[in-house]
Amino acid sequence: MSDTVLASAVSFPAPETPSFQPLYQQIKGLLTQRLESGEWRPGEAIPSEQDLAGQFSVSQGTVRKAIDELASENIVVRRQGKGTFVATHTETKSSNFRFLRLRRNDGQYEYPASELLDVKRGRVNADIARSLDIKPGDAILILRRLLRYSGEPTLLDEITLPANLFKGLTKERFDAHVGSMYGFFETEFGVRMLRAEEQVKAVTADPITAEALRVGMGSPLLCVERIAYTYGDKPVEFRRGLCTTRSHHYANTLS
Amino acid sequence: MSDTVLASAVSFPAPETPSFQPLYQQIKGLLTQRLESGEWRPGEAIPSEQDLAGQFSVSQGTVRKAIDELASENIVVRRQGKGTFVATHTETKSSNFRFLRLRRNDGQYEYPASELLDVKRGRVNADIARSLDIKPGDAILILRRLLRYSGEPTLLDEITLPANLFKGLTKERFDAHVGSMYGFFETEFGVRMLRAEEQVKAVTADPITAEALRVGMGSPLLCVERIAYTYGDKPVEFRRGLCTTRSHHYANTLS
DNA sequence: CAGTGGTCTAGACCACATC
DNA sequence: ATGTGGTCTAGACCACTGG
Repeated sequence: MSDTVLASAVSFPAPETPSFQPLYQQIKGLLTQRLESGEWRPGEAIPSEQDLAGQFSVSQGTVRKAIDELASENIVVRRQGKGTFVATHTETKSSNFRFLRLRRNDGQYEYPASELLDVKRGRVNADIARSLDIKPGDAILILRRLLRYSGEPTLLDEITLPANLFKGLTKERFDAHVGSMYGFFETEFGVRMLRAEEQVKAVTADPITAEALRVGMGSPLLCVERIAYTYGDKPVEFRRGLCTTRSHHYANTLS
Repeated sequence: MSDTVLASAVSFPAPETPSFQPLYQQIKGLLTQRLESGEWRPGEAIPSEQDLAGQFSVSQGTVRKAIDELASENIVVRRQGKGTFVATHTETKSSNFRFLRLRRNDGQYEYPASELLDVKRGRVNADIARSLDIKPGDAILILRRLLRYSGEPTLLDEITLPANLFKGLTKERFDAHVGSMYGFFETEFGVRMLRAEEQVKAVTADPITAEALRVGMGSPLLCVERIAYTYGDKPVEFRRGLCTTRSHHYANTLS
């Protein structure tokens, strides 16, 4: 097969290379660029391994190893016999619990009902600006949202988004969507959440939160702060949630 | 190379196999058995990929894929140019933080000082028996331990162990060891912790805990319950920790 | 049936560690 | 120089999906 334009971007490992980077890592980088550019939309199939091997003028095994890593990072999903697909938050699979660590105390999974309380526009303060890697005073959106499990208000969170990435987000538009919030961000604004860091603390309920969650004032709550990242480890969401552990807990696996 | 006894345990994929299991999975199973049996001790090297390929009469690539999975599960560690080694909790690497999710609020890692308060013998209650998959009333050991960060008492936990796996564990012997607790379990009792599940809740400090952690009575604390597993997903530790989030937090990555 | 990902092989060569 | 894990290739064949 003849060389393609894209193949020229690949350099074979040269001994004189100061810091060696394997071919499959370079392929992975090129694929990531094309994914990020939106060349293939979430849910769509990317070209077959054979096809990509031809495009990049490498063997199938090398493309395979590149895709393996993308799959292990949940950026892409492999389906035997069908193809490799751009991962999406829209699938109503249990994989939705990847970003929702709340479980019932009996260990069962349970879908909460989500109620968006309000959407406000504002300017970001210094702390959150640092978390989002933007300038203090930049325009932001603040969503407040309540999660109920079996009708019981359980989690109250405040979600801060950089306004420039979510132009046109309104309460009406949010309420019109179905499925997860990250699915909404993905299909409506092209922002894909790939990874997040959370910090969990114990706090006491302030009066307003106590009322919203129907707990006594001063009750202990989990305070979960999250920074979510998209391609290139760019932070695009800051979130602070306050959560009763009356009948649920924060679950985590150490491995 | 001639066939070995072990090679006979490997069956090539047969079409009539009801549920297909790839060769490398079978190899992985055999390696896991040999690891579990103690054929190679923690920290030791296992045979080279070429060697194992010969033993099992398969190609190096197939052994490689088996070892890849063991490495991704932290059961084994690869070191280019040196070999593949049985993973250990004894290494004073930062990888010790794999099972310790407490971070300073500024994000920095910090080694706490650990003080074992006491070791008691007792009988297990129904709840913890279920967690440890043993019978209620079975003999157990209970360790109580305090972690201090920069001198500040921060985490108080109570660790329940099945007595039959930790024969001869005493406070004196524990105090004599250096390094992490899981390293101690591994080298002294041959119990390797491979994986753990944690449940985090918010609670209020009882009087005794409040005094130990130097917080006001009724202060909010994190309650972290852990079940740790060894080979074959066998639970071998139950732990309940109470933790101030005065200057630290529970850190987690969602990916 | 054809097309896709998944497995397996055999062999070459590279990067790294040690002697 | 030797031995280890790491990369890459080319090709064969298997398992799964869908027309």
